Amino acid sequence: MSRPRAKLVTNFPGCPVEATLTYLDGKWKGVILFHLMDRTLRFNELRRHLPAITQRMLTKQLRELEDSGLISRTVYPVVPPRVEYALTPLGTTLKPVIRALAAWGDEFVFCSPEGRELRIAKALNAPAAEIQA
Amino acid sequence: MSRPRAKLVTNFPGCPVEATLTYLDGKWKGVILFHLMDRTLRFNELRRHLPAITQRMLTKQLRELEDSGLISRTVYPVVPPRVEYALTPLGTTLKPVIRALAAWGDEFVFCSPEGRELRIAKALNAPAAEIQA
DNA sequence: CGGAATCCATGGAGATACTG
DNA sequence: CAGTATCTCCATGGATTCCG
Repeated sequence: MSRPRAKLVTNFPGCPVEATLTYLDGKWKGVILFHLMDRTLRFNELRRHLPAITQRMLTKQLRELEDSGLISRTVYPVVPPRVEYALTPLGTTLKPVIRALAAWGDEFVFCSPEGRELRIAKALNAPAAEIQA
Repeated sequence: MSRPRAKLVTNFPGCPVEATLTYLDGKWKGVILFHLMDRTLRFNELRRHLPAITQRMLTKQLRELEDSGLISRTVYPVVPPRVEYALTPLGTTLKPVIRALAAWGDEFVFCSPEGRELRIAKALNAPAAEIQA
């Protein structure tokens, strides 16, 4: 009797871009996968990487990623409990995608120092000609 | 008196992956950008590419992409109206990201023929060893 | 043709409390 | 430590109508 498997539904059958984004749905999953690219992480380690997420949401996102087959969940029968999350082989195939996302954010987006507002990097508000090249 | 500019807010300051995903927020924007990669498209041309989207949502997503500086909106003062959407120079910098998303979806996801349910391609449900390589 | 305006239902997500 | 279980609320997005 396992948990019912979540169904992922697309609005645009046949669109590979949307298919991928459906698996990264929400804004949390991408970040979770990003941190799992480096190494296996425990539940509370992930929480520390995602300061704003609630326990409930983290659990939910992890379950969905697990259902999708992108991450694995390993429970060690010890006290206190120890649960580790890691990329599955399928999950590792996403690395180039995650890296592409990270690279673009790194290059073009910055965050107002004190706040959380995102802005396009100054360099790209320059006249089009400079960028077109 | 221009429309107020939408503020993009992040939950994880300093995370480039989430920054990028914030700009692709929702599942529609990625698809819109994907289609604009090839060529400029008019409003109703985009609708035809996105059969499931409502007029209201398409307008909203296009406005947000415009606010982000990723696409441009050109109104031709003719009757009947003609409005064209295209990638800006900044938008074109997203092409590698969109291509990475499309490539992964192409390789690993398929859609049940009649429905809209997404599944991982059979090949990847195979034993890990086969994929790890 | 390409929207804007309005109304409304749904569920995504926060806060809080409890547990093996 | 790593989760459930409720309750609640508000934003997201659908349907419909009207407009330059």
